[in-house]
Amino acid sequence: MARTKDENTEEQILEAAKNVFQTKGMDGARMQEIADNAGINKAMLHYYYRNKQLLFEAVFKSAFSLLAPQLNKILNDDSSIEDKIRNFTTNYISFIMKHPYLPNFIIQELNRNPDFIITIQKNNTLLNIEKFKAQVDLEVSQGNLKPTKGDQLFINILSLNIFPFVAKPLIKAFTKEDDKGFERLIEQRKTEVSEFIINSIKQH
Amino acid sequence: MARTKDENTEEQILEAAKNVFQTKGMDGARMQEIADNAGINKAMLHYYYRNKQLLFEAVFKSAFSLLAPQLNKILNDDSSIEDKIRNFTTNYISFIMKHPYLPNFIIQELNRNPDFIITIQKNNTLLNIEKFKAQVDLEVSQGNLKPTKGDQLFINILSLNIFPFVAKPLIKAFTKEDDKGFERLIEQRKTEVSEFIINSIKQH
DNA sequence: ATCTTTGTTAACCAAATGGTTAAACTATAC
DNA sequence: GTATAGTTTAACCATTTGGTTAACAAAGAT
Repeated sequence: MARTKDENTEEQILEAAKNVFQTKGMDGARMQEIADNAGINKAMLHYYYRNKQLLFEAVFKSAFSLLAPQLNKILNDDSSIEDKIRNFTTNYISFIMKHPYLPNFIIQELNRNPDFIITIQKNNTLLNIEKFKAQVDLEVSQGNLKPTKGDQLFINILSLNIFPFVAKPLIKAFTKEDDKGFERLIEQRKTEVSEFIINSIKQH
Repeated sequence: MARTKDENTEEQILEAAKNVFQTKGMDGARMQEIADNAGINKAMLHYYYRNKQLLFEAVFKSAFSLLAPQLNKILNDDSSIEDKIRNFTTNYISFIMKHPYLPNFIIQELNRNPDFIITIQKNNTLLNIEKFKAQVDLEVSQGNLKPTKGDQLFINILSLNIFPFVAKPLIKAFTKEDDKGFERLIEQRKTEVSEFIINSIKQH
């Protein structure tokens, strides 16, 4: 085997592909740019991943499997709904601040090819909302929460946490903030969002 | 002048371009497909719009100027914050149900080229949030609302209203709904979202 | 009638792009 | 050392794609 300096061309390719695909999308990405970015010959991309589609799928799956555990945190642990919302909000926002292209990439490509998520869902059941819904129903019946549907509550949680990252250019425009100011807004949301949600659903 | 049957080739092109660009994005769209879609020769696209970039910008601006008035509704009328939220939520959701590709298209392309919104903002000041913020401050000081920042509240309103459309494939997956079920969920949100927001911020 | 302007088309072109190939190189097995 | 199997590269290829051109058609203007 010929393994010169870096020991793992395959991972270098995946890393470069991740950068290019996540910023430019499937259609905007160029195989040559990925090769340059990885510092290797373009033919290597095909040697390791056959073609653009398969390389893209490798990147997409790796991105999705990085995000899914974060979502499952809120769905499947045993703390109260209230604690879950607090934990999820701070953790998720911190997580995305480290991977800023992730939400937009996934959403964009899921819209481009909606069948993709069907395959993923079939293989691993990456998102199971049943337990969360049951817990909401229980806490509603116990009088801890106002009448609330689990589906809609989860949509609200996702919306409030994810959307600001996806709509960053729009938000920067109307708040007239620069990148630093935007980050400050997001930082505030780590606590504000959970209070906003809890205020709304808590029975008092 | 040569005007045969339809009287307005230019608008046919724009309509076809809208369909193709909004579903496939700038990079995924093909000039030939737009031409076919409009039922005309590809050269006509260049005759009327010079090149792909300019045709795209025409579509983008027309899409944005369709959306902006909807946003300004909430920002600049004289009703109470509470009424504004209710009106905005029902109106906005109804509006997007008629233009389902709009939010995703705008967000996707704004992320691809963030400078775009700077140009738009400079030309027309499409989004002015100042009045809304002042009104929030006032109602907070009057004791109608809990301590709330206008910026963050507006981000929350946008998030809860727009995100579900943008993340449709994801939401369909974890709620296990088909298109019909998804529409039912959205329909519920016309009232649920505003109650959710108002519950959270109203002083009581 | 014919000249001019505007609109429309088919054919064409150069560049970009995903993908292939055949040869060369490297490390290990024998 | 030499065979062998995996790795890497430069050059190449076919197709796609945005864009151009030159000829043609239709409708006023004169």
